[in-house]
Amino acid sequence: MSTRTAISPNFDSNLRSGAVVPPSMRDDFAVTQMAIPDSPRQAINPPHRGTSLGRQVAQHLRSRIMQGEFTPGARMPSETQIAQEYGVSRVTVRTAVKLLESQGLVDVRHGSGTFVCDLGTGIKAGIQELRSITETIREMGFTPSMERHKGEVRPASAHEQTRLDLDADEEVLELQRAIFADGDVVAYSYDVIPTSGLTKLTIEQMGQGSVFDVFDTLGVHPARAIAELHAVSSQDVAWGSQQPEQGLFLLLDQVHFDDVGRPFMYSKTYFVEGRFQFVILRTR
Amino acid sequence: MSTRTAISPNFDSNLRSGAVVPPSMRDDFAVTQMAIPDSPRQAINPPHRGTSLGRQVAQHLRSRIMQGEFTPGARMPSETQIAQEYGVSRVTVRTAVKLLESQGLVDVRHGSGTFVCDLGTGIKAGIQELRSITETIREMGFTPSMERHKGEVRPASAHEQTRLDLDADEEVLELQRAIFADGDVVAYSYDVIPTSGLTKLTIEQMGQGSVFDVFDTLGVHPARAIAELHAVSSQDVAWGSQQPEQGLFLLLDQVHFDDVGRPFMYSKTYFVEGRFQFVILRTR
DNA sequence: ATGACGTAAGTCGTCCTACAACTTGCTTAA
DNA sequence: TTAAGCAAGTTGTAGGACGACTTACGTCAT
Repeated sequence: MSTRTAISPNFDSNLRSGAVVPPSMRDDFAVTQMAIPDSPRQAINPPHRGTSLGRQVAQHLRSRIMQGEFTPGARMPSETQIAQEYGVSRVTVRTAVKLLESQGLVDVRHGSGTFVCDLGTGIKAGIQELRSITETIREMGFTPSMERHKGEVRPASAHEQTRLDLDADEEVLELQRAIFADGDVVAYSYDVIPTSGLTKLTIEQMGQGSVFDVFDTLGVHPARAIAELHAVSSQDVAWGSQQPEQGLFLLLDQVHFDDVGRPFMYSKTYFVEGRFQFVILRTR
Repeated sequence: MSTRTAISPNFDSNLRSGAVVPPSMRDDFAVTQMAIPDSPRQAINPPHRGTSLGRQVAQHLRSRIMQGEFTPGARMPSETQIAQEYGVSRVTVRTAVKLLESQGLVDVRHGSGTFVCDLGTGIKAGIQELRSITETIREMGFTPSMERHKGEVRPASAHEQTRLDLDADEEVLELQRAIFADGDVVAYSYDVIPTSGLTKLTIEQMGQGSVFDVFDTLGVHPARAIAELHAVSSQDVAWGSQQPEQGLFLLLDQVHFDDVGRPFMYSKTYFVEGRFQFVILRTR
């Protein structure tokens, strides 16, 4: 009935930044300024922040690491080589590599080289990277699904007002959903979204698929989230037939911010203990 | 009896990187190459990794932010200004700023400037930053203390062998300690340390104060830790008079690596739910 | 007076070149 | 055999330049 293997880390948001970089993946390719033509600027949906060359190179190097081209412990090509390979300056490669370093993927050693970190098998990325839960589930080789339990518009509570920086009389949409991986419940999600800026249609769309897809069409791009962690033991958070007996959850209590620093969602996600492998990379 | 306020995030290790940077804190000072004289290279205790100019500037900027010189939302001086101010190149300032960005402290906007992130009051740093628990407690204005419950040398379990990359017959030192803030228990800690490379003296020293201080004298400098999070409900982890009734903990199950990528400690830290504010910054 | 538009200044992103600091392996000399 | 030292390769920092983006301000037509 239930998959024993705990599925792994990171989630929450769908920022597929357009995949500007990888045309052919490996085998001489070049990223140039040209690779980012000044795309038609839609007024509503402007290009994301974070699509700089450096980030693109970082993302591509990252995928190469993930796919095993660079194995843990191995030394990566020198910055100069990478620069040539991608057709960018060493400065750009530097920012990319430093970004990967800050994410704990590589280890940069002065005078020696850049090495792929060996973080044990299966551990590829941490919770601190902003990615969608469902996407993470899919990445782990499971099939994600979702069940909407409730969705209603109501006044915001005092706590939500402060967290979301709302006025006194503003209303919010509350979604209650269960998240599945291969048919097994892995989390129960309570999302709270201010209705200002939402149409009746978008409200309806939320809760069907990924809320982040809807936000994307609205030009809201998640950039940061601040999350609080708690251990919770309760019989009141779960519902449905698969309600876990123990009632033990890892609560991720988080506020999401977009790329101009505005909070746009407040969510409490209760992960069923043992079903989801939470990983945090801690670096200095 | 017990302090109601939850104390906050991040911990684990004592890397006071020599405090090379701040001679006078503010008021025209300069970091130059000279600021890092080629110090007497002790064979046993070489200079840490991570003392590059960029990191120093980052650390100093960080402290300036912490101390409120740059308030949340405010724009920081331009990279050029900071470069002049510190007497370093813009390249160096750039690496510093990007580092702070990756830590979620600032937001760098192309063409606009660098802004201090507003992460709500009291939230200063996240769990993903490698710092000592006791240091974090002290930083929050509490007085940390520690109580050693047990300390014994025993063979490593199979699980520990794989986690710590040990040979079959190696022994480990297991420490059981309770960590207090202002006299209240906030966590129970189970640390496992391979005895290879430890003397009888150092084994004795461990468990008195900070284990990281001992590691420091041994030339072992923590650089990275990979942590797994779990919610735990059990009556078997706590001891002593302050044993919490509920038995609800947030377990941080982590392996520590030094700056050459070798695991040197495996620790399970059970945080009493509600006493310690766990914060995770999630960025893209 | 008002709004749209264009301009200019300021800031971050990228490039180039050069050199310093550090690691590593190999050579050389004692 | 051992230790010292050299040489090549790699990351760290410097300085100057320009491109891309944002913002504010002033101009101009309405």
